[in-house]
Amino acid sequence: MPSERFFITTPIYYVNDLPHIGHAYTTIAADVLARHHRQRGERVFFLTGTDEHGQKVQQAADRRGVPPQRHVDELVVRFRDLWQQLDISHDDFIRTTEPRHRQAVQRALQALYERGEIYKASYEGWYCLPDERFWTEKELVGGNCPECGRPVEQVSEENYFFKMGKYRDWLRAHIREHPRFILPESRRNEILGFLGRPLGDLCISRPKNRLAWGIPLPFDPEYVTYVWCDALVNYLTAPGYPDPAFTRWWPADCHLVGKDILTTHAIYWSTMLKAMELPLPVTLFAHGWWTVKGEKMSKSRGNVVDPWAVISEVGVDAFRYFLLREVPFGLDGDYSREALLQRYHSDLANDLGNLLGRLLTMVEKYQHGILAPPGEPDAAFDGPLRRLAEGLAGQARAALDEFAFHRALQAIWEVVGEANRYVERSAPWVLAKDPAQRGRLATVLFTTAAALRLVAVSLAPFLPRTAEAIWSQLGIEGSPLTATLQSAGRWEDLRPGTRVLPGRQLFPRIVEQ
RNA sequence: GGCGGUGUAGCUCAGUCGGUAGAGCAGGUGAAUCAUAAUCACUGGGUCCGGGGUUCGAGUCCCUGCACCGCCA
Repeated sequence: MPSERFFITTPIYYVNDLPHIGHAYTTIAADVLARHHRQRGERVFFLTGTDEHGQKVQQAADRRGVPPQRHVDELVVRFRDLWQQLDISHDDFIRTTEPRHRQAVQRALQALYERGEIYKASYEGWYCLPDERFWTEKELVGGNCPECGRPVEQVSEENYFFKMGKYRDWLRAHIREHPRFILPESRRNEILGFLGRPLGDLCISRPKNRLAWGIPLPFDPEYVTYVWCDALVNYLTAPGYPDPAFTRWWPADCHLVGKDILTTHAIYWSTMLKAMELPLPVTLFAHGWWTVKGEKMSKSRGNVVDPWAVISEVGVDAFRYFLLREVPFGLDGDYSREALLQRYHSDLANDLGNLLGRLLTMVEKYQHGILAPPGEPDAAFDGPLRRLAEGLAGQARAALDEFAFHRALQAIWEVVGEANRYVERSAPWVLAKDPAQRGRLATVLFTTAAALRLVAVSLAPFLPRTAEAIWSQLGIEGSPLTATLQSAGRWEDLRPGTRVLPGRQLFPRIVEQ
């Protein structure tokens, strides 16, 4: 029985960060899956948002001399704007400073407290202020923070702890019994390896006098909630927790995360849910990172890719295409303008754009712009393209069920390639010279258009604007963005007699000045 | 240091149960002219990282060395 609903999330992004290619990557991937599942006719809930508490936000606000809330209110706009620019179709955008979230976090913590899952203890360790975390003596590198290299200070304080450690064996068993719980498999093995050693409890509080910008613990107002406990709960808040109706969506079908925060999700989040007696998400997928010309992206290198700049040069769809086509999801990828332009020209402009262009021109020239009814198809000649196009949706679906975005796109381009070969073999420009071949010409052009229509359907979750342009230029009514596979996924759904409307050419070549 | 992974054509990578290697892109030649000089056809003799072993036969299994990567310490 296929699931009738699909709940997918991105992480909530730290609002203090400038949105970059990494944020865009996760969010675009989630968007494609959300759109794809809508196409299947499922009820979809696609959630993204921002993480707005913590020391860095407080410090940044202090430096600017503005209240933290005002600070984050201003910063969140950048994310909202980028998602709009990237045609992200999220159903909800959650901010951890919203009242609904504060309420959810407090209810969750209260529930854990009442169950005896939280205790208070004295904690002593070396604290790194910028990273907001404790280190043990052994972990320090030259007396400094092993993560950022900055000096640490010794701190001793009372804090609240979640009894995470006792869930270790249960969690290992859960991961072993659910092969799709953590993907890709290599990451699953890493987590199992991590769980091979003892698991400690989790400090879930920070004294208010040290960090005020957070959600107060419901059972002790002198403390605020540790940022991770705060952030992870967003996945419950958005569907409505603590209102029991949140189970309309929970458990999530998929949490997409970067590989850097997999452990947090796989271990902190899973054990928290278990302690609350809530079901676990179906899949945690950890994707890879983007380097830039082989180097890690960083502010100091000055090589951070600005998504807005990329969009303004090549357009939204080309950016979305590149990110998901260039690298298998889960592996690291390398970004460069050269690689982007290569994909842009060879795949988008030459293969796809040109295919639509040549078809439209031929319909204009040979059929006065009105797609004529096809003649009797020649099974041997016209059949292969049709069969390939009709199998496309299934191929794409199978690939996306495995988060193999690149394979789904490959399958789409196999149809595009076959269509180009088909046109070449059919040579409509020759048929057009012979009045006796009108029927045959009509069949060829119709067959090509029908294949292209189905290409647009499967392409819609990836490149919404392009899919829509293909449909409208072919003169097809409706939109591939709102159509379902059931309503528009058949070959016969293309009606002859449509007036083609050549518009702006898809993916014009980018010529260097 | 421990555990795991990777190393295949110029580049990026596929190679299922072992039978003497494939795709895309780039490059070369040609055809065609509907098209965004786009498309299509033809063109790939690469120690499948090195060394040993098992086998009638290994990129594909085992051991070992090297290089790179990930997680942990």
